[in-house]
Amino acid sequence: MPELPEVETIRRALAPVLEGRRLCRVTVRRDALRIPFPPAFAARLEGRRVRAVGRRAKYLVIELDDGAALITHLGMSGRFRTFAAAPPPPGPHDHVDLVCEDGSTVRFTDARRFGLMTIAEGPGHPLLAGLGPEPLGNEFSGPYLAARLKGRRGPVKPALLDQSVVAGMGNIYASESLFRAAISPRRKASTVAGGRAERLAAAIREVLAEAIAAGGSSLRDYRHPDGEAGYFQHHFAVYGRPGEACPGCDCDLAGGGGIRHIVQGGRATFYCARRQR
DNA sequence: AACAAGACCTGCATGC
DNA sequence: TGCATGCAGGTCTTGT
Repeated sequence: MPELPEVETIRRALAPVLEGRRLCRVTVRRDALRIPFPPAFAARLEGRRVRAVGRRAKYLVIELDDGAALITHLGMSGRFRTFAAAPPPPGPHDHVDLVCEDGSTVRFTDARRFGLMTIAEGPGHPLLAGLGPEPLGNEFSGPYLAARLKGRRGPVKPALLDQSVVAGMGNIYASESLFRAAISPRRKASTVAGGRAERLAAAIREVLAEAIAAGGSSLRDYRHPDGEAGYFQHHFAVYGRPGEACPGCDCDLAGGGGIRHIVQGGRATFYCARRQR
């Protein structure tokens, strides 16, 4: 489900609920999600105060007052919801409740269980170790991107999904960013250099920033923790729009153009073959 | 090193 | 209606 903009939106919603609050009760209803919960997971958290709610790539990093951190990933279908008072009875996919001292609850739900929750005892954790720079941070640039794509023999779009190249990039925003940069997803990654790499880096920044401003994209599961939907899906240029006219050049399928759907690395890619080269 | 394919799970849409 | 199939916002492991 969630790519960087969705996770960032969730982070912003959870911060005011959790920051400065003490976790007085943690309920875990599963042995494992994608990975097992660490031993004494709930006891390790109970009594701790939340210092800050951060994000790294698609991970939420909930920093605790003793220097440890609760690390969570939403996988494909993970969701957080907040309740000001007692939450409703848990459903089959409601795996974790974090209850704060003021009675508010943060509930983690994940039907597919591709998400995870674990604890980092200090700064640095293996899950976060291999991540590339944040695309909205200062390290990310055209030259950086060109350097990382150099030596890649495959197409550029699957390369963008490599979290060591662009931390937080996901399947939707990879297609959308390439459309904005007018670069074909099939172009060999190593040929994205110079001005092309500059264009792509700028497009990635723009698309992600706009998606965050829109509160992310709500397709299936994704909702803000308060239940509201994001609305960036209405601004998709190509994702999920096969057969439609390309919004960039207004070409259509009858004229040999329009938005195409292909599969790369087992994942759907959408693009306009006329505009994107 | 880089890449493809399979694995992990459930829910939903589609087609027969 | 029931059932099979395929697909979904992600990542990790295995094998080439």
